[in-house]
Amino acid sequence: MPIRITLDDVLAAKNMKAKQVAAIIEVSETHLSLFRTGKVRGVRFSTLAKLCAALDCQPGDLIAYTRAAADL
Amino acid sequence: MPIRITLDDVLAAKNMKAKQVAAIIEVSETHLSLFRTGKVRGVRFSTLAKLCAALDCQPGDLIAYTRAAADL
DNA sequence: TTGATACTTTATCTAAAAGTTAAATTTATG
DNA sequence: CATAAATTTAACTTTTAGATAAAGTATCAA
Repeated sequence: MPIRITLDDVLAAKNMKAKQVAAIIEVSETHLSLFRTGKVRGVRFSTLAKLCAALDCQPGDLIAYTRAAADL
Repeated sequence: MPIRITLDDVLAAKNMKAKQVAAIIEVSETHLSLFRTGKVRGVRFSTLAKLCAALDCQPGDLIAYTRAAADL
């Protein structure tokens, strides 16, 4: 799938644990885990905004697009 | 709301009409209009991917986060 | 003024999925 | 080993993306 979640990179860079972030933004650890590992098919902007706020980053830092080989 | 849709900037830069893009990615003009003008509360990654593919851009080019004044 | 093109808006509807809770499991890591 | 962090599955509720339809606004050129 061409959309990759790069949240883990930001967590690593900021030295934060997923658990912390889940607590801060008030999203279940379960869901954050699913999100982080690319197992959800979309986001609500409210959630995205909370992530950006908590991690002081932009949506582009969390979500990347990679052209599928077929589309090159 | 802290998430802003900046798709229009990309359209302008690429000299594309919303209508064209809607046709290319097979999303209704109605929905694309709602999306462009910030009237939806989320996106499916499948849609985001199609937009990125059609416009040859990254999610970060389409969605921006602005810290709310209260959060500064 | 008329007609074509682009875009918006409102409303109704359905299918999809975000996000929850709970509970068990699996990694780390000290 | 022990324990904290992360993952996975499953059952469930609630939200809403995105579709369709239909009427409306704006612009521009003939």
